[in-house]
Amino acid sequence: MSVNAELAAAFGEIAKLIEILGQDKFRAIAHDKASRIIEAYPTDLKTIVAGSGADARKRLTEIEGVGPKIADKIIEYCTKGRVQELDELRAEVPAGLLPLMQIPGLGPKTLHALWKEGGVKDLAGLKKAIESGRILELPRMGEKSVQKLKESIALAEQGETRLPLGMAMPIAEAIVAKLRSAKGVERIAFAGSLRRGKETIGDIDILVSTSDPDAVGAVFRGADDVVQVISAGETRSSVRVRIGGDAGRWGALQEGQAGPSIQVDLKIIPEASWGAALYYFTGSKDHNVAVRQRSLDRGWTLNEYGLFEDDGKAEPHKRGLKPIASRTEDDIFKALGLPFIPPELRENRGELSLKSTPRLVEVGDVRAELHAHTTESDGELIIEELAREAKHRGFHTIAVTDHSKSSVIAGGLTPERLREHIKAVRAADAWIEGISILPGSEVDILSDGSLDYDDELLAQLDVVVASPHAALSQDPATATRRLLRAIEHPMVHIIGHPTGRLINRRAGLAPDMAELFAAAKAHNVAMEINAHWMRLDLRDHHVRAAVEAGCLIAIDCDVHAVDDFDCLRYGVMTGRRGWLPPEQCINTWDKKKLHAWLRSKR
DNA sequence: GCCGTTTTCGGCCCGACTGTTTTCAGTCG
Repeated sequence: MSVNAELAAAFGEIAKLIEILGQDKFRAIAHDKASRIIEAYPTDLKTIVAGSGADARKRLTEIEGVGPKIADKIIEYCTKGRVQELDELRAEVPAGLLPLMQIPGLGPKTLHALWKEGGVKDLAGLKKAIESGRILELPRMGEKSVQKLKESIALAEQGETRLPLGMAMPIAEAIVAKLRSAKGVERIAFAGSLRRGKETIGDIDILVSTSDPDAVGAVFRGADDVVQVISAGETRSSVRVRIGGDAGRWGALQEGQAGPSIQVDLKIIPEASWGAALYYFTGSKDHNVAVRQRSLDRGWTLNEYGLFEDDGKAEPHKRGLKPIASRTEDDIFKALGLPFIPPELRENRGELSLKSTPRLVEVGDVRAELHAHTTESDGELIIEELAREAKHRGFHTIAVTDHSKSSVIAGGLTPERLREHIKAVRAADAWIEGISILPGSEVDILSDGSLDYDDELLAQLDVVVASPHAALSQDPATATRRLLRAIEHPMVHIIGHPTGRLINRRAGLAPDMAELFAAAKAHNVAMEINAHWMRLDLRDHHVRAAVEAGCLIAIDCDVHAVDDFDCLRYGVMTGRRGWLPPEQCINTWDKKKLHAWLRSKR
């Protein structure tokens, strides 16, 4: 884990412990906010602390959400490897209490009461209190609450994690398609983190405007794959929907992973408030808080029904007030003096300072796939099928990059087999028209940073994607040296899935990204966003740092089967979340420019 | 604990739903 991730975890835990203890909730919010900002902060905080000496505190407080106290704790962690305050809080709160925060419906207030008044210290204690009925003696705890709590515990015990984007998206699209045909439905869309393209999704938000709320609610709650109705109100319903366990070539989901169901929320929206609701429910939370503050500064208040004059009283929409803007997101942005901000940017990471809508990479910009496998290693398609599919998708170039010899399990090619394969690819390129088929390889970056083929063989390949596949638990310093060596290799075009992480499965390497991006720029190497939804590697905040460092980005689907081409949109969303403009993404270049760039390495 | 073109103190987004209550606290997003 990187220092930033460790610090983010520490501040997140401090926030939770403060909440459980019932101390100042704004202090908890401040730590929670700092946690989220540090998690996504592009520069290694340890570098800042080590590099700025006595100025460290000043440098750190320049980070939004980091004040003097948090800065001191960052310095303490970077120099001493611990945060004393966290140790003290841990000593106060029983260790088994913290995980109970994950149980839906169990918040800090209830947990505090369970602990202090009910003597509950962990999950076993909680179950005992429920069985004995003692729990009913606590304030605001009745039969129904206990029943819900029992169901929530059962869910939590299945090991709930956030669902990968590529699993949530098809579920959301299926629900949208189903509800679209319900009686009275006028508009329907999904919002939330799914619309923002986050790599994992906590729950799916569906928005509907309709002349018949009861009908759409009934269809929604009555669907075959609904396993639980959590709530059913006039304007909101929540259910849990069963999910499939197919995780592509990484096999079925393991027991206790990703859980068997995901929460889906349906919101019924008045047609006149469509834009305000879509904006509100798209989030993120941090973006919404910031934009609301901006509204208040201008004497307005923003809620899911629209932008209103702020008369100091709550719920303006219920008092017949006419909104300043509400019909479209555009109307609201205009009223607030903002350009349209693409959903992927709405994370309160500088997007509110934009003067115009940035041109970010789009799926339609991508004209080349530079990372694809055939049956020669672990792919399902032969060269011709791969080429025809790429052509069908409107690409001008497809690179055939089968695995190298060390990836034994993936059927990696020996030098002899690779030489034959190159001939086969060149032959296919000669007779298949309308697309360039380039011989390449996804070459293993071995644990010491050397490549899996010698230079003489690499020189015969038009495209070299160098990727780490093994030794993915190296320490950050070793991983940095390893990847730097590959970047510096004169034959390498692209660093494939640079960290090797698998979402919800494997953390992967934690190299110093800033160092890698600087080297990639200097050596004219593109860093890959591997678009497969189990990878999305580089991840969004890496891309942001890479874009700012001025280094080239490749978005590749790492194609093993026809359907993998469909992952492109997830890679593009990740690129957009990293503020990636099309010209910095080599897959958007026209054939002449791309091929000239590839040849410049030969 | 953070933050500041009306503030260095006094704020900190806003509403729906539920279950427990006789008016609202807790949780969630």
